[in-house]
Amino acid sequence: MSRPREFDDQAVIDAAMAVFWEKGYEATTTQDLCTRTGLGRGSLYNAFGSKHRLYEEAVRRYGSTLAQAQVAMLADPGGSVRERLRDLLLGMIDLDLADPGRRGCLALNAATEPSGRGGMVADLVHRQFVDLEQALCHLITIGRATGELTGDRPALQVARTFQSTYYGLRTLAKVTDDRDALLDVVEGALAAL
Amino acid sequence: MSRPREFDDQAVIDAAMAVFWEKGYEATTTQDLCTRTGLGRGSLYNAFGSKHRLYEEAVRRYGSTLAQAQVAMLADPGGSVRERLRDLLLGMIDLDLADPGRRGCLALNAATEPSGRGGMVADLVHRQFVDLEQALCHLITIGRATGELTGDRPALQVARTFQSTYYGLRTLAKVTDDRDALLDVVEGALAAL
DNA sequence: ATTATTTTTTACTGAGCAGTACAGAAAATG
DNA sequence: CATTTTCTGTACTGCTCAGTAAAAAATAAT
Repeated sequence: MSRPREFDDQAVIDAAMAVFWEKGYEATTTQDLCTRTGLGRGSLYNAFGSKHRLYEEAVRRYGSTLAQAQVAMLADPGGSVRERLRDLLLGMIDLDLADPGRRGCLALNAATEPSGRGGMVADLVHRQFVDLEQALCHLITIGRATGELTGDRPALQVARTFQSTYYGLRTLAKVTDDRDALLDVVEGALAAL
Repeated sequence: MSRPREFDDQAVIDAAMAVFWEKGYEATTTQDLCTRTGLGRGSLYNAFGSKHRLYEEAVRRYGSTLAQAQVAMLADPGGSVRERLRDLLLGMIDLDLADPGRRGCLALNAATEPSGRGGMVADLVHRQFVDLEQALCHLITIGRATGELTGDRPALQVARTFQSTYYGLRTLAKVTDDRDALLDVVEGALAAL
């Protein structure tokens, strides 16, 4: 007895995610969201309730698509552990430097913006951080099992350090064009394994 | 032939810096700035021209006070190089976890917020990043000269990696309370020297 | 077809925004 | 003490904001 939606919720969230990624939460207006999703104000509010709830959905979706793809790429046994980690970092440098908007990583942006401090957004971001940490830790454990990696420090500690370096790399890429400086970080991160 | 200001520019910028640090650029209103600086709108605009120009001043001031103090602390020959670097990281963990507002580092916030992508703010932040990089590089060079550090990788590369890890650490501290996880990053960063 | 239910569209709301205009107050110069 | 110049406070501008109200349209079940 109900009328079906004319739009695909997921596609709308994707569009909203793109806007929040470009402009951040505060600078994004509900008009931006209507324009980019193609929905009227009524439909948007009927479906998602508020700008902030839609933001939460966007952050969640980022985690279940792009962030998850990254984790999956790490898990894919396509090469040596070192190669996989290097590819991760080099790929992000290419992506970040090629993006004129310097959007960076939405999860990092969300963690840093005041709107993401505390509350649901912080939880969602934290979960994505833990996911990456675990994927890295697992990968390092694999590398040690095969004998490729030889360090004797706790694998989790190494993973966390690598993760931290990676996040710093993406932050640096926001304000510099110096590819060599970023490549130094890659070399350093790999040397620490 | 002119009437002198009733306020101290520097104190006003300090107050503005505090607001921007808490709320970020977008979420800060001109009313917030008037309230916290104690100035009327007229005085504020007469002295600084616009919200964004005042933001630039705030970021600049952050660099010349807090960030500079950090660099100075690194340069102060108060202990071994490792100790100084460890103190830097541990001090930041304490600071970040003790702050209920989780403001983190204003320069990192400014680099991440869309308002800081490109333009004067990005330049100011970039300069602060380079200052820290140089200070770290110098410190590592010192450590090697005294024989305390033994690595053979380029000092600048090691410095950049450490810096990146440090920035990642501060980002992680925005969304986690897990001190042990952050301490793992410290250990990993020091082990990479 | 009629009815019930939901979505969509449109227009609207009150509040808050960044920035401005201007009158009056306060100092420095002569 | 008068003049000039700058600063300060207040009131105001036009605009945009997030969110809402309600009518119109579309579907599904009866």
